Amino acid sequence: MLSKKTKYGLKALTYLASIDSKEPVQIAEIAKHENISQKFLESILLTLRRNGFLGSKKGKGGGYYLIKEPKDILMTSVMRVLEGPIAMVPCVSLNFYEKCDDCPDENKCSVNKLMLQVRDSALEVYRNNTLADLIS
Amino acid sequence: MLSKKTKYGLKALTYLASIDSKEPVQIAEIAKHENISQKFLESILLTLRRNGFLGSKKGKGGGYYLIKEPKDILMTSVMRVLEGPIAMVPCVSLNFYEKCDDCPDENKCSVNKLMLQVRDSALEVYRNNTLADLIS
DNA sequence: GATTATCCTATTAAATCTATAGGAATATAA
DNA sequence: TTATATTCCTATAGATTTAATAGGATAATC
Repeated sequence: MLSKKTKYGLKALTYLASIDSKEPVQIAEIAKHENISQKFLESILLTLRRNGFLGSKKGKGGGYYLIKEPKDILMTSVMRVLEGPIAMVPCVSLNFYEKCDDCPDENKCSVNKLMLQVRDSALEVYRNNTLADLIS
Repeated sequence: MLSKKTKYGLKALTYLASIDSKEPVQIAEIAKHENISQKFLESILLTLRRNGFLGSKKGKGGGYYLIKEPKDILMTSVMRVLEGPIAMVPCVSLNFYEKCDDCPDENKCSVNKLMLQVRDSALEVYRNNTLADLIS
């Protein structure tokens, strides 16, 4: 299940990309347009800023804006920041690898075998989609 | 993140398939071999039985056994029973579709657009894997 | 200096997942 | 027919994660 954090974060990014303005957009405006709790969205935009996706400006006329071009924002990086590892189990994760303590041999593990394929197929999708591709 | 329920369920199914015996296998044996809490596994095997994957026998010499051939057990159905919908959002789910109440138009929704691709790619993996394929 | 907006941490509330408890039902075998 | 072994079943406790809120600090504008 996709978390609301990720869902809202994606929607906010998409909104900013679709507006295509150099002026900062206020949290309130995004929240209203996308039907998101403003306070919740605030914390999401904060992590997007801290991770290099957004810039911000305080005070009157302030708000958030995209730092990069939508076509340069890959879904792999967005998903990793918002949702966490793309792999469904740590033992097949590229960026967050961890050994299962209950599993004696990964190479013989059916879960590992299956989830490796699922990870690769998801990665392919995320690598083939930039923020620009999601705007219709 | 894959739930432990799914992980353990998959491991149990794999174990039964690899043993390839007509005799029922006891919960305790599976739990021990796969390092799973026996009581937790018990409830998982129960749902696998109720969903037509396993048969069972009570009393001495009892236990669980596969009802179908491993090559006839598709991961799509296993995943749906253990993990739930394959789609990450209900609005792209084939078997558990639900409209998002916050989204005015699915066709213009970036989340929908992305998750549709993710669902399809995951489905392809699950459709291409039977229980037999996961045994090495 | 007043106002507007982001910044930041902490906390609560809700939901979900993991695991356990404890006995009922049933099959086998002595 | 009694003892034993095993699954069956429901309820619930405990742990973790997610979602949302609160409330003030900081900074920019007018």
